[in-house]
Amino acid sequence: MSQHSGSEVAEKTGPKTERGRRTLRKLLDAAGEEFGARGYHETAISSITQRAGVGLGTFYVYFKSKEEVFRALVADMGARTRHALSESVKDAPNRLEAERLGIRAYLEFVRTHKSLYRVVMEAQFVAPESYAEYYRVFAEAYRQGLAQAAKRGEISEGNDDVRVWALMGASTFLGLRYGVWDDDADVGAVSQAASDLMINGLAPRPKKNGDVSS
Amino acid sequence: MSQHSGSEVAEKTGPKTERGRRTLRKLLDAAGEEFGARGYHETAISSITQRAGVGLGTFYVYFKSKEEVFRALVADMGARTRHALSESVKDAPNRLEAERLGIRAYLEFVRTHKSLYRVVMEAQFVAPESYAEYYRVFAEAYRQGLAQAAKRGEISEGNDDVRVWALMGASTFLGLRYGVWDDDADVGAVSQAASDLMINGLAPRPKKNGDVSS
DNA sequence: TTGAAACATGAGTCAACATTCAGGTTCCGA
DNA sequence: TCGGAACCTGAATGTTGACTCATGTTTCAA
Repeated sequence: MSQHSGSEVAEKTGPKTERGRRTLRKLLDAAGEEFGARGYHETAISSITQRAGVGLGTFYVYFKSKEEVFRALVADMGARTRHALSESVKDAPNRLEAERLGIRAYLEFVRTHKSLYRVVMEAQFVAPESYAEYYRVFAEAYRQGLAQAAKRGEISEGNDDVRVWALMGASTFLGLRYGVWDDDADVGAVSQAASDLMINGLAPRPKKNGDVSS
Repeated sequence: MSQHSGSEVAEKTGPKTERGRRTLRKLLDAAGEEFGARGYHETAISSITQRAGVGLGTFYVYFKSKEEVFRALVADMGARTRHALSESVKDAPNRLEAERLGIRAYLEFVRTHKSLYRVVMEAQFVAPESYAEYYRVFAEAYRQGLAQAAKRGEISEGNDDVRVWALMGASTFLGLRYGVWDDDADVGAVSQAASDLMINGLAPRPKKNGDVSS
């Protein structure tokens, strides 16, 4: 856990000393790995503290409950994902290219953060508000990106809300299929094929001279 | 639960008498609703038997464990979804139209089966093999559909595996967003917008006379 | 009519944690 | 060098709930 959002941690303010910050980070990291590997309900607090190398009681110095760490983890994952994506897209020449880059970066990100990715998905059942928030924030930014691109004529007009959710769903499933389940597949090829679908759709390509039947 | 797949039920064969079949069905229905409303871990066997109107011990006459009902439910949901979709698509004139109809039918199906839909999603964590199987079967049929359509020239060529997962992801998320979370939205409009994206992509539409920049 | 297979029951068992707490230890400014 | 703030600890507590089992009740073929 490189960045902790503070707001989700213990009572009010975070740890006061360096030692405290180190312990918090150890707990957060350990929790991420345990939850990611075994799932929320299969994970015991004691296994988290053991992995972190601290006493059981220490956990409750930093978190009010098991659910609280979980929520903190989801929030952290959201921040990290958004950061990785905006970095990868920041110098795309246009929106279509941005989609391509975004997909690819997303798949790579999932592969290198499998544990936290799983945490986010499980949040749907463990902490539904965290899950909804994760996608709400995401969708909001995405929608604005599409709207602006449409204004610039880089993409067609359309129902951006629907588009955003469809695109997020596509990426999420591809992340699950090619990032989590099968990480041998060629990310480049997958993201190429995926962005091609998102950009051009399934419809047959018209011939060079615009000659389509009818 | 209208069709139970048998294979997931208790030891070997299902109930022998009419009374037994009725009880099994009551348990399955109750389990679906409880799991759907409260989630797997929050649901107690006793709440299932209570809702079904049978004694606690009766549950174990029909299922070896809590997980077993859950798996049976996922399998049942898979069969029902496939059935609903193939029905809705069976007389589509072409593949693109089939996509449109499929999306719409899927959204409607989700709305009328929210509980079981939630069960399927939670299966990812409770019974991962069931979840994988659910989508594996789905993907297989879908992929063949696309491949044949491509051969017929109704859609463009492409990486069908990637396409299938992207399309399933899109539908799933739209189902969550407009089927489970917000069931006031106009299904027609949503499925129209979604299928437009899947068919034509985001790319700007070329002008009538094929005049595109460059 | 009857007996055995099928079905039903719910009190009791038991293991698994989440969380608490009372009592340390370490750090640091004054 | 002292006092208190910050931090650490793990045994004990209490709850929860899946699953068992010994004992009925119902069904139905012979």
